[in-house]
Order: sequence, then structure tokens, then C-alpha cells
Amino acid sequence: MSRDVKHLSKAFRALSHPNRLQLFLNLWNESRLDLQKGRTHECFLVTLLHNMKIGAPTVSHHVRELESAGLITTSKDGKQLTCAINPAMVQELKSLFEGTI
Amino acid sequence: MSRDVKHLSKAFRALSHPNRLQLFLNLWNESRLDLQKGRTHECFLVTLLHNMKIGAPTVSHHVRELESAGLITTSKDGKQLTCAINPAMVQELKSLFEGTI
DNA sequence: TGTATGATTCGATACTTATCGAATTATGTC
DNA sequence: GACATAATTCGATAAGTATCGAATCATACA
Repeated sequence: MSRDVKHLSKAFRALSHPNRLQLFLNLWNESRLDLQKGRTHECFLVTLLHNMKIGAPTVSHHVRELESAGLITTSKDGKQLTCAINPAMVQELKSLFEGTI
Repeated sequence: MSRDVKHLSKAFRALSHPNRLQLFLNLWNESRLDLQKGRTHECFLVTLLHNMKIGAPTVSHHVRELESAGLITTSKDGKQLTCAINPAMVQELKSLFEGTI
């Protein structure tokens, strides 16, 4: 079992739960335009949760999963957590399906 | 929670286990060139397993997961099962990361 | 200082699932 | 028919995890 496969399966694992995927897609949709222009985009975690019905501990868990899979990065800004897409990982997944890996 | 998110998360779920991802990637690597030329490509399940150390019941389980997630199609050819990539689903995942969904 | 807010940690619970052994089915071959 | 091979089904087990409540931490603000 190659390192690559484990690495990739962990990313897919992080996207395999509907709530966590929704969280990621909210961030992705916020970030897409900026990323396409080569800019980074940061979001407050709170704003990514607007309609989601999950408790704070669960959110914390999901964010950690996404981060440890390399899909997002986070940083603290005062009380709030800010999230950003990791473009390298997205590129890795995209190119997988393009057949260039 | 949108239908799309559930649909996508199920596909990611199917790719989230290393053995199952390996199975899919073996098929994908076999099929890539043909798919890029618009042809379909079929593989015997047996040939996709050459170095993998998992029992037959587990393989059966994994194949069913990949199929029910829409990532592959299968059909019986005599004793053997043949597998093929479902290009529509791959395209769906690819365009997700391109930002076109 | 007290209070409110965003987030984390911990422990517990319920649910899911990856895996296997044994038995079974289906097909092909002698 | 007897046997071998590919795959499936079933039942059980072990491992993983999504979720929550309660408690805690950290920051901002009155």
C-alpha cells in the first residue's frame, strides 16, 4: 500500500461525511474566485455554519478532520477560528481525476 | 442538506478506505487512456487484485460499495466479474474541484 | 472584575463498517 | 457426475466515529 493511497484516502475520508463535506463546500464556494486569481481567502468558521444543525463539539471535530487531511488550514483570530482552503490538496485531487497522477 | 452533497459524500465515502481506493485506482489506471479516447474499458476483477491482501468476501463488499456509489459498473462474464469506470461520476468529481459545480 | 461568546476537551453512547470463516451459488472443465 | 474456481451471502467480531452534554479555556467587552 503506497503512501500516496493512504494520503489520498484520508482526504476522501474527510469529505465522506455529509456535514463535513458541506462545511468544506461552503468554504470552497466562498474561496473559489479568489483562488482562481491566485489569492488566498479566509473565512470565519462561524459564517460557514449558518444553516447547519450540529453542536460545537462536533464542528470542532469536523474541522480537525479536514485540517489533518490537509484540505484546509486554520488559524485563530481573536476568539474566532478562520479557515482557508489548501489549494495544493485540491489540486492533487483534481489532477488525480485528470489522470495526471 | 442538498441531494448533491449526500450524493457526493457517498462517492467520497467509497474512496475513503485505502483498500477500496487502491482497487479503484488500479481500475482507473487501466482505463484512463481508453477513457480519454472516449472508449470504455473493462477489467476482470481478479486482475485488479494482484497484490492486495484481502479476502474474497471483503473484495465483494468493496466492489459493491464502489458500484453503489456510482463510481464503477460491473457485469458478469462467465465465472468472472468485470469492472468498468463510470466516466460520468469521475467527471462529476473532477468538475467539483474545478469549481464548475 | 464579571460576563458573554467562540472554541476545545473529555467521556459516553450509538451507529457504522472492515474483516474474516464457513457455507453456498454459479460457472467451467475433466 | 466430480471437481476446481470466482464470487456471494451470512453471521460474528473488532475497530472506528459522529454526536452530544458537561466542563473548561481563551478572548473580548461592559
